[in-house]
Amino acid sequence: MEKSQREYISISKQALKRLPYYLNYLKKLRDSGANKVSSTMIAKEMHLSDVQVRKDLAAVSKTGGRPRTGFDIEELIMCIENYLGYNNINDAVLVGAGHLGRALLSYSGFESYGLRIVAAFDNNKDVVNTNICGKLVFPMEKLNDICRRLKVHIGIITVPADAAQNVCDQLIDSGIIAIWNFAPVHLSVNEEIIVHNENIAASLALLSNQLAVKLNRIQK
Amino acid sequence: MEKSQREYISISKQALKRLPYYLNYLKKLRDSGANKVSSTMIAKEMHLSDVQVRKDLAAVSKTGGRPRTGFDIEELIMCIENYLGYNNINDAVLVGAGHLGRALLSYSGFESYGLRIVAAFDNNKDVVNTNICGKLVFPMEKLNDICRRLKVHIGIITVPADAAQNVCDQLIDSGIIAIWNFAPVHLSVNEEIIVHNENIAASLALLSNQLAVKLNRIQK
DNA sequence: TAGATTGTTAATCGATTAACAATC
DNA sequence: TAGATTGTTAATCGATTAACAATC
Repeated sequence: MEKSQREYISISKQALKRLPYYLNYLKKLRDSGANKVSSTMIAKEMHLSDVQVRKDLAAVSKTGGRPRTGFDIEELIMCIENYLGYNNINDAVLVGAGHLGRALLSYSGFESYGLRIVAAFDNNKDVVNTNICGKLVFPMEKLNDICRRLKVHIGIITVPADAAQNVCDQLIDSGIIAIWNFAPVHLSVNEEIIVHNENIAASLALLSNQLAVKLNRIQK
Repeated sequence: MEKSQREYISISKQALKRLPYYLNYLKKLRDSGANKVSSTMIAKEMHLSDVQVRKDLAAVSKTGGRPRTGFDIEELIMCIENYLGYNNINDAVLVGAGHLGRALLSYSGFESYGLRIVAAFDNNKDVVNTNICGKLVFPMEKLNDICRRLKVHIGIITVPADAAQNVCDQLIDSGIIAIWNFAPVHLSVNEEIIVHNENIAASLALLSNQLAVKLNRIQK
């Protein structure tokens, strides 16, 4: 296959999730002065198999690696950032300025991941019109108007579970096509809408289950 | 297989992640007055296949379902909560009282998921000895002493990426055996330590990749 | 050259789905 | 009884790993 066609290699969801970890490690290597890296080296650092790393990198690297020398760190960083869309920033709105919402609003790291939260919304009058880290909180009534005017595509939901579906519907009405849902509910949406669930309860489920298994084993 | 041996059916990680969503839906049904639910019904609500739901439920339900009538909602809720360990609360400490750390400290929902954050730690003098939602922030020097005295098993890491490995090592030194890591780095740990990564960058990677694919398709 | 490393094809593993018998 | 629903076994699908040729 032509090098220039590399970009069409499909990548698994699992692999996509590994990319930010690779990126982090590669940047650390670069900052320590290194130029080249092998898939074996990355694999060892992250406790993965070298073949897996090579396959993942094959999907994102334009130039590929070279036998004996490995991959160019700088090139890999650029390719991964590019692949993940960190270079072209997407605008997003956030609905629900509670604790979690505020944490996300005040998190300054998103821009480097290609996400800029341009406005927040809430229906609590005590929060509306306040300013959280430079981002204004608007009343829900303005959602549609602002989303359409700013051509925002991503909506972040940080409202309680029972309000999430309603907020979701409003976001879609306002032209949002990708939703990052932090409420612990399944959202019913039309097929063409992208929903990504960030469920702390689900993660915790895994952790506490593993812990329970471990503690049980120890007792036996 | 004997009903009483049901509890030994193994469950996939994926299934474990679905359980909290089932739970949420089941509680909603219960609150609306329902008694019984079929796997088809749950599947339709959550856009899954009915067989998958049945298989997941088979792993957690003690009594199982009954043909024609389905599953008892109350029993399922109890079994899932039990399976996920929501009933016996685990104590945890949190290290890193920045924005994200504060959000987690002030999140009141954890107790119902079986997690109680008993103390927070930070090395920033401006935060040390302050009180966040009833939880005291201690200096890092006290980590070992407090973890050992309270017999805490879970550590939550919400420090910047470059400090995470160091904090992780300190936690393990203090007797922690399960780590919930919110820093976007791979942590190197001994085999017997459980690490669960919560990487916002990784999630965002998936979302923005899907969005990019979608926007590209639309343009074509 | 020798050997470390890449990239690819085939084999394996795990999770989901299809098919169907059992049951109320 | 008829048919909706469960639970299980076999088939499929997707992701990881093993094996190995190609290359610098």
